[in-house]
Order: sequence, then structure tokens, then C-alpha cells
Amino acid sequence: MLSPLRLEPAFAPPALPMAAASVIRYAAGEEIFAEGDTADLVYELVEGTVRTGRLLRDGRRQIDAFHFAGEAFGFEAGDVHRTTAEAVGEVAVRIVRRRALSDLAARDGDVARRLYQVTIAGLQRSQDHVLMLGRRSACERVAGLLLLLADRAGGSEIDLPMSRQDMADYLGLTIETVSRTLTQFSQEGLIALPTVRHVELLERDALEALCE
Amino acid sequence: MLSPLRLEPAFAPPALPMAAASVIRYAAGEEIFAEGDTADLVYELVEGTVRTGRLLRDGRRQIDAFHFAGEAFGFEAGDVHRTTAEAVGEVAVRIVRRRALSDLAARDGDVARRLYQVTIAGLQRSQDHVLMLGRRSACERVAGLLLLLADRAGGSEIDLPMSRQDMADYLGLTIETVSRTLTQFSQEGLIALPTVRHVELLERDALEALCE
DNA sequence: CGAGGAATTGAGCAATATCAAACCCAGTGG
DNA sequence: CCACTGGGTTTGATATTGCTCAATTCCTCG
Repeated sequence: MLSPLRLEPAFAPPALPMAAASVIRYAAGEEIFAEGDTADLVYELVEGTVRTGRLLRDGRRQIDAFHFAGEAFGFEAGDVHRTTAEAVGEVAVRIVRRRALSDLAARDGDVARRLYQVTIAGLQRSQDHVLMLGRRSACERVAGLLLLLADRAGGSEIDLPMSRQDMADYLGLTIETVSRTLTQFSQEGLIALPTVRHVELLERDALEALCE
Repeated sequence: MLSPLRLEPAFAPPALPMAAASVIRYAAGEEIFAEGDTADLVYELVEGTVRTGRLLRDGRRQIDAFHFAGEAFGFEAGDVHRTTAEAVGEVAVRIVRRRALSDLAARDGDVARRLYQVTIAGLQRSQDHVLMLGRRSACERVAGLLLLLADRAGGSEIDLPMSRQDMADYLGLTIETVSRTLTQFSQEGLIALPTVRHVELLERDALEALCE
């Protein structure tokens, strides 16, 4: 379901100029780029979690995607970022000049192909997201997110990198509904919630059934 | 807002083998490809409107996108279609072998670049859709769809190619809510609704304000 | 003119949002 | 060591939006 947007090994240090010098760290909550910024850089996430999303004027926020280590983000069709990217917790990113990358892609068909795959995988994730937001109930959405996070954690133990607010803004719900749904799952024995930021999936099948 | 997924002129007849022979017509409601079909063809819409979307087991449907003349659809990361494509009204599509296209892209960097642009534009449309479904009210969603359709009609007169059910399944609403919202807009003087399938935007600014 | 599907309208209901209060905990300073 | 503070989270009560179910109307086509 979740095809990771991995660019490596295309992005491994030797493959790109100035790779070593271009790793930058961000503190929790820091903005990496904002809606409207010129999009002359793309990013590869070395460590941590990043959220990309948009803000409506009245403060409503929608998170488009969470990005995890190894994934790339910040690609745009035009010359301006349409989303804002922020660090969720501590983050290290490798910065790549967009121009350098497109030059490389123009010379090397393999890089071009990988770039295309990354984008189309992002499109498919976004389509899954659309289905989730358009046609699923609060329970189904929360279950879907937990499964997605478990998939990439590679087990049934999840250390949530993000706050309830982040989860809500990804799922198109309120913080209260997310919280209630989690305690409901917990009471039903579907998950254990030893701490606020740690979830254990106890009945994966039941959660998957919610998402069918 | 709506970047059309145009492939022409890359796809103009001379650029592709067997272009003349590969135009196919579909009747209203006909399926062009289905979720799970092998994805060895891609499509360029010559005439009409196509909807792509997915169905949950219990019958809930979510339309990912409407495609209009000149746009391409049917691209997949894997070798299987993840969505179903159906004709909305009468449709003519040009069929292109995926293999032939990727070969062409491998030889011609310009084709590769265009392909990439098409995909990333689709991603951005999907992200707009996510924002719409996650954080907008019924009124805002309907207004958004009307503006999107007006944009591509190039005026304030819209001949709706799709049914209320299609609109609802795109917007993540029910048919009744779409209908009520349209009559509400009509009563408020924002639109005129001379027939069921024809809409005229009277107060474009007010509709845009709903979507800010 | 009649029939059938699509669209509209109405009434009541369920899911989720909103508003408000309580709680939990980590970090801080006494 | 312990009270205090403050942000994030949970819980509760109520409001609201959009859904469901049902009836009616409107077109389109025969």
C-alpha cells in the first residue's frame, strides 16, 4: 500500500555532487520550506519524520503526507512550493539542487526513471489518501493510519513520531475524535496504548478488516 | 489550479506508431479498464470525459479524478491498474502501448520530461483533492468542483458531463447533499441551473471566496 | 401518453465537531 | 524532594453537519 519514495541508491553520496556538505538538521517543528517558497531544492530525508501540508486562511490544516527516512520530498511541477514542510521531531535532510538533479536525469536515463517512479508512487499514496478521506469513517481512518505506520515500522510496535494534532490533520478529523477512537480501540483490545506516543497492534486482522 | 495532463504534442499521431489505428470509442458508462487489470496500455482522451476511481467492498465509491479531452490517464507504478476507468458519456480514446511509450521515453529525453510533468501535475491535482476532502465543507466542495469545471470549460457556462452520483463520489458526499447544495447556490443567486446538466456561474467571486 | 431512471425535497438520525473541563506528565524552581 | 506550571491529551456534554430513508417531481424515451 505504502510505496516508499526512496531515491537511494541514486541519491547515495557518491552519486551526487556535494552530498557530504549538504546534510542539514532541523529541530522539532521547524519549517524546512513553506508554501510559496521558490522550489529550487529537493530533499532526501536522512533521519526523522517530516510532514508536508497546507493551511487554509482560517487555520484549518491538511497534512498531505508524512515522510520517513530514505524518502524524498519537495518535488514540484512549477517553480514554487505548493506545500509547507516541517520537521516532526528532530530531522536530518540531505539537500539536492533541483537543477543538478534534472541535469543528472537528462544525462542518465536510470535516474530519470527512478525520479518518475518516485513521483508516481507519491501519486498512488495520494490516491489512497483521497479514498480514505472521501469514503471512510473516523474508525477506518485511524485504523488505516496505524497500519500504515506499522508497515513502515516493520512490526506491530509503533513509536508515534507525531502529535494527535498531526494525526488529526492528516486524517481530516479533530484531535478529540482521534483521541476517542484510540481509546475505543484500546478498550476493545485492538491496540495497547502504554504511553501516549507508543502503540502496539494487538488485533491486526481486525484493524485490517476495518480498512478492507 | 487544474494543470491538465496533456501529453500532446508528444502524443500527436506522427509521434507514435499505429496512432491512427488505435482510437477506440466507448459508450456511456462503459468500462475502459478495471482495478486489477494488467496495465500494459496507457490512454489519451481524444473526446469526452472519463472518470477513474475505486470501489470499496460495501459499494462505497470514490472517484479520484475526471479526465477531459487532451489528457492522458492509466499510468501506474506497478504492472496492474489500481483504479477503474469508465466513460462518462460518449468517449474516444487513443491507446498507446505502455512499453512503446517507455521505450520512446528512454530514447527521447523530451518525452521523458513530459511524462514526468504529467505525473507530477496529477499528483498536485490529487493533493488539491485531499485538501478538499479533508478540510472543506459540503458547500466548499461543490463550489470547488464547479470552479474546476468552469476553468476547463473556459467560461462561466458549464455543461456537466457527469451525473449527481458522479459528483457526489468525487466530492465524498451523497447525491442528496450535492443536490441540496446546488439548489441552495441557485436560491442564493450564485448560480443558475436552467437544466439539470447545465450550470451558469453568476457570482464567481462568491464561489471562489468559499474556496479561498 | 405512460414508464422508468435521475434528481429533488422532506423528516429524522447518526457521526463527528465544538466547547469546556479535567487529567497527565515532563520540566522547573523552590 | 516536592509543589508548580504548561502543553498535550483525554473525557464529557451539546451542537451541527451531512447521511439515511422515504416520498415526490422531473425528464427522457419509447
